Amino acid sequence: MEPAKPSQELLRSITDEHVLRALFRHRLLTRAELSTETGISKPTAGESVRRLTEAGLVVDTGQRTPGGRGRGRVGSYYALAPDVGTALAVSIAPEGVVAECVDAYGSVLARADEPIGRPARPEDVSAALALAVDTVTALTLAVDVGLKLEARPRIAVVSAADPVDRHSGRLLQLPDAPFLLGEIDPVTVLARRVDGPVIVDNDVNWAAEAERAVTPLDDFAYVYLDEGLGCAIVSDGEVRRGHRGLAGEVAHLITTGPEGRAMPLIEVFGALGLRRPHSTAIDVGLLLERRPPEVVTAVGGLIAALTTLIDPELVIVGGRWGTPLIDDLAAETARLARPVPVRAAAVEDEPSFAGARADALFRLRELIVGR
Amino acid sequence: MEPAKPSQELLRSITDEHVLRALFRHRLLTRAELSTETGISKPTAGESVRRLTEAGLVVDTGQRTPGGRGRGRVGSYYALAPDVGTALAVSIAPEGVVAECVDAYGSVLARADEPIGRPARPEDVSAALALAVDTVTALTLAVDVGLKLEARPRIAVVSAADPVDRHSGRLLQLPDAPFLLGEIDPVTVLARRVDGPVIVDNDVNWAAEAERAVTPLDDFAYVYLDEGLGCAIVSDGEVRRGHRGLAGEVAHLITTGPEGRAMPLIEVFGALGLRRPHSTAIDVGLLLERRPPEVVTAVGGLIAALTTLIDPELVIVGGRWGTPLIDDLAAETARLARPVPVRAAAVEDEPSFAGARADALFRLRELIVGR
DNA sequence: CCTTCTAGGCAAGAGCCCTGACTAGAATGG
DNA sequence: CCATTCTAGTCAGGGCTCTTGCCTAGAAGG
Repeated sequence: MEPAKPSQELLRSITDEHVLRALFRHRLLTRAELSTETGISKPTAGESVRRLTEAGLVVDTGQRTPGGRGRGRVGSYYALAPDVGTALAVSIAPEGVVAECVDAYGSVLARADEPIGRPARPEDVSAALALAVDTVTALTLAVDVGLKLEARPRIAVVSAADPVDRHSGRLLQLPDAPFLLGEIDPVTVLARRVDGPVIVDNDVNWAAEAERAVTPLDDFAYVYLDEGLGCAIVSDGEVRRGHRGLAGEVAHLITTGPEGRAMPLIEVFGALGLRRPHSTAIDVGLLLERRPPEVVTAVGGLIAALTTLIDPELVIVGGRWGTPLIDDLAAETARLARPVPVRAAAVEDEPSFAGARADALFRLRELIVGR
Repeated sequence: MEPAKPSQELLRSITDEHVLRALFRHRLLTRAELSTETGISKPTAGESVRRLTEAGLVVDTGQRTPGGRGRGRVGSYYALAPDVGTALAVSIAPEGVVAECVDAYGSVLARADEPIGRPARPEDVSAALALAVDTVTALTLAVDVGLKLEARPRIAVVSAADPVDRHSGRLLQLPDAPFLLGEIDPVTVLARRVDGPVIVDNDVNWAAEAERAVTPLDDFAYVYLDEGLGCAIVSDGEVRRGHRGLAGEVAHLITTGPEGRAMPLIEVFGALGLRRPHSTAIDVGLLLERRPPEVVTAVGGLIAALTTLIDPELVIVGGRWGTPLIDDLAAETARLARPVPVRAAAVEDEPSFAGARADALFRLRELIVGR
């Protein structure tokens, strides 16, 4: 809205940004290729490379254009300097912690999987988190023995399978809702291990982010039905998290329960005996065995509420029991006063981790271009 | 995200935009004042004025700095050219149509009120709309007898007291929901009367827009309780309208009805005999007379759904029966599993019209600066 | 060995913005 | 009444950035 001050320096920074983004995409480019790729003239692109090299963001790799590719003069390939840094993507789930380190090109440099025993105690989760991150950081250093000045990632993006407070990054227990990991605080665990911001959000929000990358829709909802209940809202092309980051924490939504009684969604599972003993989690195995129609009706109430309140173009369903019940849910929503298309999630492979990884990459690049 | 191509022309356009925006704010400025106001150097500001005058966007008003204000040389006051155009703001409600014409400074040039008889038939509404717009356009011409080349406004923003399809701008009847104006099509009525885009949206969304201008919150919900039921959602600082523009059309939301039965919100009013005979509207007078606790419970269910799905920092309540019941609603929401503050609307004077007018002004300015 | 072709550099030129000095012109004040 | 003071606006100079067009270096092809 408010445009920046007009100045020559603004032009220069835009040029440099174009050059850096072209290198994000193509990894290795000559000055001539940079010029055609960005649409900037050759002398200007060359000058930008000189500036960026001086600033330490870009290096001459020493590689030359291979003879095979034409007759002309050989060109020098430039690339991002190794010390532009890396980003960390982390997933924390009851099964375990996964951490990956990605570079500014989007390549995964290293990965660490750290299982957690059942039941997951909060201190076990925090320990696994610390261990996974330390492991992946060490592996990254081993992969790249170059003169990396700073071993720590410049940013971390964390996906957690529980409600997350948007401002503190802490995991929150909501009354009576499933709470799988406990009151852990990823920001504190990672502060010493990351040289920059630590972003934490709910796994369902990240899964929706991953879905958004492959779905051209601006407005959809992502309903996640697993041990926990969750939902993410994409509106006007962005995941909307709400004030505290608790948008889509739907355990308490009033819906139609057994015998037409109004009750919170989570209590439907209690009334049907589908919650795991001594736990707030839903018993997925039992639910899939019985497939009670009351559950479909109750989720239909959730989808109806989504339709009336946020008007999605599509409802995407994921999770270990959501996907198998997709046809029942589609039939149920077709009967609603305002029907809405329902479809299974397109991203099946670690969806929330994929979303967190994509965001980590995006944020790392923003840091590098200096926004 | 994607920055523009770096070019000298970009700088120039940014300079011109700064100059125009300074004139939006201050109406009458000398070149020297423009320089200090925008932070741009005197020669550059002067050059921009020269360009904009040439382009016909800015004129030398002929007025000179008054002698009283200092000793120095007199300066020339510049202003926007009269033919930068005007914007139209329109409100369509069962009581009648209101239209105002505003200029780029935000001054109201003319206003027309056109009542509609009860019950409002769609053709009466369309006729009143046309008449109000024609009246306000004629009045605008009468106010400013200068050489205005184009009498028609460059943009119209319409508030309608019914659900609006986001893409077509048509009013939509949702099953069983209150429908006050009928299937009218403001875009078609205004197309010949406006020399540019016609934006139509629900009145509650515009009221939320007005509230957003005076409330510093990024995430809130606006619940409107009147003859119709509506709600608007502000998330990350913007009103979110959903795919078809039907976000917040809550008549069918499942809530707790009489005797704890799950039922759509609108049916609660039917069950309690609070709907007007031969109409889909709620009988506000009767409701305020009886103040049944079941209504408070039912709206509590709506607020609970808002809290779980979009996590607002605050719920703002407006409308002819929402405001009087604010204390009951606050007490009800305090008992929820996730309590949320509730407050009456701050903008009381024609809130939806104020929001539409502000948006009309904003869009007119964007047209002028050429975005 | 000459031709062909491409990466990169150089030179010239145009445009935009800035600083600092200058001019025009009105009010102030002795 | 005239010198002083003060301000709006312009001018000159300079620094940058971007672009086009031309030139050079250097490798492959024939």
